[in-house]
Amino acid sequence: MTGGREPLRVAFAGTPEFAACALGAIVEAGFCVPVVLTQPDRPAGRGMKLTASAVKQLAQTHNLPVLQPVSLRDEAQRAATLAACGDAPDVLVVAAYGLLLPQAVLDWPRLGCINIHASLLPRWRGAAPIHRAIEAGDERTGITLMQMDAGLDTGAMLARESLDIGQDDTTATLHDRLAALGARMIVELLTRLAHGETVPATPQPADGVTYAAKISKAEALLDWRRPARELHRAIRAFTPFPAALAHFGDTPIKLWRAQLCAESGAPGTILAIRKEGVQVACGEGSLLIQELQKPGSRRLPAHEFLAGFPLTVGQTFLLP
RNA sequence: CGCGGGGUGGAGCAGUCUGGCAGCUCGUCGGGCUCAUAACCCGAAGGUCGGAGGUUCAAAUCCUUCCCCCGCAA
Repeated sequence: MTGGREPLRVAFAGTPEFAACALGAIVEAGFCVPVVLTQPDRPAGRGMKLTASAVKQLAQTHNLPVLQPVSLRDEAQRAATLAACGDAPDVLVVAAYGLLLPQAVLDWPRLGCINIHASLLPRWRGAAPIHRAIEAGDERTGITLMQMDAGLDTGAMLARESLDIGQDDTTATLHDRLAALGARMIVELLTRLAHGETVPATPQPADGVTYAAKISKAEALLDWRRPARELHRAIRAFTPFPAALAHFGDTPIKLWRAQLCAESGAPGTILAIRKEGVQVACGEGSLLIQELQKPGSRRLPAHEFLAGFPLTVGQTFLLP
């Protein structure tokens, strides 16, 4: 960006908040963003109104051109999309875009495509790396920047930084920290590229590969026969989506926050009611449920929840 | 017009269908008791029942309309 050199042209592809965070940092850092790709508007929210993605909304506030192809595998759409972009950018940054990029797109920018992935690759390739890291009880996770290739999150690594996963981290809190980390890292990498630096790419290790499958709603239903520590991780992994679920009689109840306790009993049984929460027996140990939500209502601290939904010691949550 | 729940003292809720003294759990304040795991007992304060209009002897409740909130769904 000095000496008459053109500023680095950084195209961007991404959809949710995680990606918008990175785009925001890239724009903030002063890079030229000739085009932003994001998923088409989808019905969302109350009333199922068509809603623009977080990335699109941010792009619009910065008056960046936005393209929303339904697919890039489709020859005609791909051609049309690339044509609409004009000159090829120097690099395409991809973050949680949600569309597979065919080789023609990977080869399109001079410096190829760089992906921001929320795990320490090759662990947790795929769709839900943050959820899966918490659910599995990982003590660390992080961000990997990689040079994209045709595989699913198999590209050579350009940068990698890790974060500790705290005992109280949820997918929500970890997501925010990872998004911030990814934003910082991509700006650092782009800055080096802008200075003409060649950044070495390290192939991913062959060992330690795992895949982070999408979270299904069925997984959210807790089985009280499992050890408390596993359920505790599940509750944190499923916050804020889709939220851990338990049934009390006919009533589905979402569990938002819990603490591990030592006492045990018949799985699903309420062992104690305390000011801080409802203690429920699990396979091993028990959980003190601190925040709950019944249908049609909001999530409430245990003592407020109990004022309108009395529970007593000895009652049980259903086993699936 | 995607489906659904809701607005009642500071918090969470019941009451609305079938109109008839505004109630429950909690919190707060005062007093008592006591070392029992949501401590307990007694007492008190605190509400134009989201707004407007209508029906009625009488409306939280029925009718009309407006405002606001939330869940599902992604």
